[in-house]
Amino acid sequence: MASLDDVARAAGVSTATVSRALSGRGRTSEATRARVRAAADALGYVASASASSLASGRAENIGVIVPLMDRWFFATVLDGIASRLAPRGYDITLYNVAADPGQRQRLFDRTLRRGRVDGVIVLSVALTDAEIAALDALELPVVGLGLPRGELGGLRVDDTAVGRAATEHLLGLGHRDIAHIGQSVDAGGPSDPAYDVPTRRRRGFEAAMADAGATPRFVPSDFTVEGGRRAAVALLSAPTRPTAIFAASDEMAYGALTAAREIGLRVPEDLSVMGVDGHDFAELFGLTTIDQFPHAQGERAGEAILAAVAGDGEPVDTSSSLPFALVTRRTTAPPRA
Amino acid sequence: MASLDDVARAAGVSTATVSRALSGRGRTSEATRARVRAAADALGYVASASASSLASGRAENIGVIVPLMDRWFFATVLDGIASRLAPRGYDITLYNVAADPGQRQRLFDRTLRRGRVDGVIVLSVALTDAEIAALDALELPVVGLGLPRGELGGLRVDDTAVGRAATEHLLGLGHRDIAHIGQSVDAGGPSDPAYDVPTRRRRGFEAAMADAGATPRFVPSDFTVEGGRRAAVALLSAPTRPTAIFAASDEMAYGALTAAREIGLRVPEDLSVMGVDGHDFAELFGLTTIDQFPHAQGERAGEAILAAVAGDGEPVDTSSSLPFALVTRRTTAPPRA
DNA sequence: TCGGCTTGCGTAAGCGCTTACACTCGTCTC
DNA sequence: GAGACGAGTGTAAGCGCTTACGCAAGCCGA
Repeated sequence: MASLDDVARAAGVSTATVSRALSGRGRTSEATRARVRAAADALGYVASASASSLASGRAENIGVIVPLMDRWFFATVLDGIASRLAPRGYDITLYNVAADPGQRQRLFDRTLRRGRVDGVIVLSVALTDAEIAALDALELPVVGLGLPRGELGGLRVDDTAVGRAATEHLLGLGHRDIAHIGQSVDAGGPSDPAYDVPTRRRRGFEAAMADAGATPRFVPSDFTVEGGRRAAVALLSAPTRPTAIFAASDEMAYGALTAAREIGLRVPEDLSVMGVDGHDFAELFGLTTIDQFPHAQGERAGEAILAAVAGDGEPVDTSSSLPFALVTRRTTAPPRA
Repeated sequence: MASLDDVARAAGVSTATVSRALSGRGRTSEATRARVRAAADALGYVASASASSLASGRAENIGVIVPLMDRWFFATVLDGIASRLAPRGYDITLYNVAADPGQRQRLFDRTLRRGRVDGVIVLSVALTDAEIAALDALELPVVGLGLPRGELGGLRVDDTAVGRAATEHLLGLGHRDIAHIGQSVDAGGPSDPAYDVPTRRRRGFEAAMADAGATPRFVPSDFTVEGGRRAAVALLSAPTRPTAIFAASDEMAYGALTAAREIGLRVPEDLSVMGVDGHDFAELFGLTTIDQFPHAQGERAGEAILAAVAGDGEPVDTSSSLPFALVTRRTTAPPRA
């Protein structure tokens, strides 16, 4: 492995000049820069990350804290983040918030403090007070995305508006008896209802229903296909069943579609179903949904953390909400007369 | 941030002893170790990753090269890897093989050579000769998983056996006219048919059909739901349609199920469908599949790279194949008489 | 013509660890 | 009782970069 000294010798300059020429920090003449680059290329020189990081304090690496790595939504967001970070030379190291509390504590108390990252992106994790304090103590830029508490700020969709938009779509079709499948408040973790995504979707639903003078129905469920199926089965087996179901995620909506098929209801003739997310399969299943552009969310988060890391200490702009859009497909229609 | 010196001073020993006491390398008396630990805890000391890595040459970090981060299969494997690495204190940095050739080259020529990782796991990427050479030149342990070429070795399922098992399940039910939806050989990238996963599945299919004296049908498609749907539509619209479809992935099988529904065929009465993977939704849809336990694959890959990194240069055992299992559900049944 | 600026580069002091080597003691062994 | 040995610790030399500071040279305006 060629070192800085090798390059310096080959180019006939000092190591300081090589460092400056290659990194672009400080001044070097055009001619020197070219000579150094040529020498570096000839030797196949690549700077050691640890040496560079030790000397400069910059790691060129962003930590991403995710719950549940194997969920489509997070994987997609991650892809969006990577698409912004990689071209800028930043690596991504992935921290999975483990179920095991010991490992979880270790992440915040040790791993993150090793100085390996220049900034942290936190995805949808319900952090405890202690964890938020630990993150603060890092004195690193932090960008949250869809966090269920307000402390860290961060990017977010106007989830209440999402819930309202979905509900108004169904109301606009003429539905009055609409059920919402979502996550119950305080379901695990120290969430704040004012920020928690499922709670806000539900609030939007309830507000829209109230405005329309309709009575909201709600069934709690976890954010999985199977959870959505079970919740929908419960709803659809009841004596009076709703004419429409608004599920808080596309995956839950798939479960509802499955439940409808099992019970023998036709969608959308007998039942309208819609979800939220913009999941890969939604188009195929013809699912009406609120797309929240998770890939773009990841891109935004990536840009935000880069700005914060490069930045002059200016906090990340978290004021404007992330976009969403109603995508009308085949699973929603007016109720039967 | 407390440094080694601070701890040494607090514990009344030299920095060397602190380093030894905390890392467990070299000898220290029980009493000293306790004293050092106490001092370190009191100061909230955590060793700097870059300093430690620079001095020792160990990064405690594994690079994972993935194509298509947002595919369920890879996300699940990644989760499996993380579940093994995190408890051992290893971080994971994620390298997405970008579509852009410039960035792709940069990954192998620069990023990976910065000395940030102790080992590399490569997931299902069709590497070029140059990339394989670059990986070799790193002189780091490499563990492949499902690689479409033989050069790097690595873990793999006996995909031919998978194809055979799936086909024999359908043959055993009495099907003779079975179509396979898979990826055509050489579909993008320098793959070797002898190692390429889709090709091997197809070979297993053809071999089983030949053994049964049946005529195989094959339709190429990419590994997506939509691709599977299109391929199935083509098959099912033909004058004589197969009685069973064996799709090379669960996602393609979902597409086939959708196609059947669109065309008005009942599954499994009019058409049997099966896939491969063990996808999250398979159980819900009642899809018969060959589960290949992707999470466990990730765990194996994680263990293998840890062994290789810790190891005495012994190559990773790649001889035994990874397990798979037929999971019979509701989408396969005997053909109608 | 001269002081002051800018530009380009070298010198050298770290950054915060790890570890080879040396040293001091007890403990054994014969 | 002397020599050998191992256990526990300290000393100090790096690991391979970055960058503050200093210096020389060229340039400018007054």
